[in-house]
Amino acid sequence: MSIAVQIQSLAATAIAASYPDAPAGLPLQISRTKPEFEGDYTLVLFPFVKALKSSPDAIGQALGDYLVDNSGGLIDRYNIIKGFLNLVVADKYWTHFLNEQAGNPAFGVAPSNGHKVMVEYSSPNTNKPLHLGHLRNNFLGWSIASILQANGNEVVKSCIVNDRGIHICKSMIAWQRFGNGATPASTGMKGDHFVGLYYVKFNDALKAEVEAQVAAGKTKEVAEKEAPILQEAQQMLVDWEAGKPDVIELWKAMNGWVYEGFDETYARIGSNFDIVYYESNTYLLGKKTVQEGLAKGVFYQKEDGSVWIDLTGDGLDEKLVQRKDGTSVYMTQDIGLAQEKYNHFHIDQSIYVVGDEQNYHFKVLQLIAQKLGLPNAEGIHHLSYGMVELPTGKMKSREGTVVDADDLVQEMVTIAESHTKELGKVEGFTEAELKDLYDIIGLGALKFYLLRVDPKKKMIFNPEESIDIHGYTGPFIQYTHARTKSILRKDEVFQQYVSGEGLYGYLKANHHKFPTALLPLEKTLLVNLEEYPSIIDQAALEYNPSLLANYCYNLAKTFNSFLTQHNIHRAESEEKKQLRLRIAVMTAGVLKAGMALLGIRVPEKM
RNA sequence: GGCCCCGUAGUUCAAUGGAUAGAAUAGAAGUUUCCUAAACUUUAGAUACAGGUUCGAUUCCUGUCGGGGCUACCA
Repeated sequence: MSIAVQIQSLAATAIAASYPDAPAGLPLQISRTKPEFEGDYTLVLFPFVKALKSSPDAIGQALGDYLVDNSGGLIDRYNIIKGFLNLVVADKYWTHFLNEQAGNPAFGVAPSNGHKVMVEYSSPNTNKPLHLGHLRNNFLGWSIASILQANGNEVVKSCIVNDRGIHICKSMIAWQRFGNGATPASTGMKGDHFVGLYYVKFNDALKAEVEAQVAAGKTKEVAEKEAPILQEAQQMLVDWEAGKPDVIELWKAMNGWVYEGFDETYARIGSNFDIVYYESNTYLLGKKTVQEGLAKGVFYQKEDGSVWIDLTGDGLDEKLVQRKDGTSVYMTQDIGLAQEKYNHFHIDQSIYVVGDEQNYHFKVLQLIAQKLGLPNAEGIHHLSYGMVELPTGKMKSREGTVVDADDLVQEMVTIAESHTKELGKVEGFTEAELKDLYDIIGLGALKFYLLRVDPKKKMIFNPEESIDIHGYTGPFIQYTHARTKSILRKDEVFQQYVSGEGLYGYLKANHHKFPTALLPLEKTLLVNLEEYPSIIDQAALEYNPSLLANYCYNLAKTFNSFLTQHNIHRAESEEKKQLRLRIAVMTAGVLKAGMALLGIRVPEKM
């Protein structure tokens, strides 16, 4: 149990003991004490004033005295300033914590809670390569899955590939018209980029046709609907759903190219899935469910044959679930997928990592699931994240401002390489180790930059800032870790365990007594380290990796300050040396584990 | 038009209704005979506006102004 939780329950006991008439359920606000005051944790007294009919000072005095006398030595002393009760936790609590947890590779990992959660993320279309927005999605999804797992959930990572639909038909039509039999192999292009090229060609051709028809006297609206190339694509979608062999064959070939490209990108950025769903499979279950819903009266059919749901009673609109030509839409397949996920895994919760422009879609999806009585309707949760914008505004494919994922990753790694070479600290690295280090730093910088912001909020991607290695960045934390490890390698005992193997056992068997009072920065580091499990807990509760990013940064920053003020190997006493070595072990361990939950590796040297 | 979200230092981000609104970066000034200076220290700088609720409001409510999203037989 964390010290914060212990203090909370002690405070409740203190109130009950000191004020027998106190009403139940008073809010107990326990927070870290601000650095300018003496104390570790603070209880806010204002909420008690009315209920206890006493002054903040008097209440604080009563509670403080009680806690010092009845906490089994946990609370050493207290002070009251302007309605805040600042509690000083006894040093022995922190040193005991250090003795128990230093080197524990599982520190912060919660035991199983029996919950099964699916996290769906990435969810690409197969008509174009991944871009910056997909990177935020992938990093978020992967990180949330890891955090939920660390917090005791059984997690299934899933991906829905939108491999069918009008968009892929557009690329197919364009390839038929303009491709002349070209393939990724014949052109030397990565498959997803190759197919994306034809999607662009389609839109160019469509635009040209619309302009021609407008010049011929049609209105823009009519011209857009009647453009031959668009009608060809629509017909192809109908043919696809009818299973026309040559269409299916082309579709398989082009998707195959895209998957080869995606696999390469996923391997590069460290994304992976336990199960991949394909819309081409799930849409059938969706269509079947639409028919069932029609029979149940949840949906209704218009004269033209299209199928709808009326959500005006829920404050929303009417929503199409199947086109008049019988083909399915995005919603159709999502209805099927929701069931399929449940049938496969019997999950308690189903999280969708999808951009906030689809808030409406998921509101509708959940309502439909509820009205259909689907088993997992209440477990559906849309993890809605904000768009990534550039300093110049939104990314627009028409204006060519879309930042390609592969290009960006490569650029980050290249910059990591040149920085590293400039600093010249990598003597003795092999070629392979160097290459790995550039990946660790380049990807670490990118992931940290995209994960350090609250997912709910839209964010600006500034290319110049993203490659920064100073301040609130991934490389700063990686550097702190490497530096810490370097110190540990220089101790004759600790260097035996520098790989982590056996260290925990050694430290548990060699508890130290630390009779001398802790210095302020020693204490601050221990308080920070002790907080780590509760940060994971909170990040899981809020589905928010940025809390961990922030935490790791603060820990690294505090440790760096500590290192400039206090020497470890030349500490003032053997006791202090041992204390600090253990703090260093824990700091390195928590930084490594915390960053791992963000999908970021930390190097041993850099 | 309807529904939803957002306005915090020059810039990018923090702040369960709580103490003097924190960081980073850009700016200014410093720190290397000493465990990695990819570091550290000092300095200056912000809650869009107007009301309201509260012991206390960046946070909750109302209005104004500004920005964004959704409102497709696209996904």
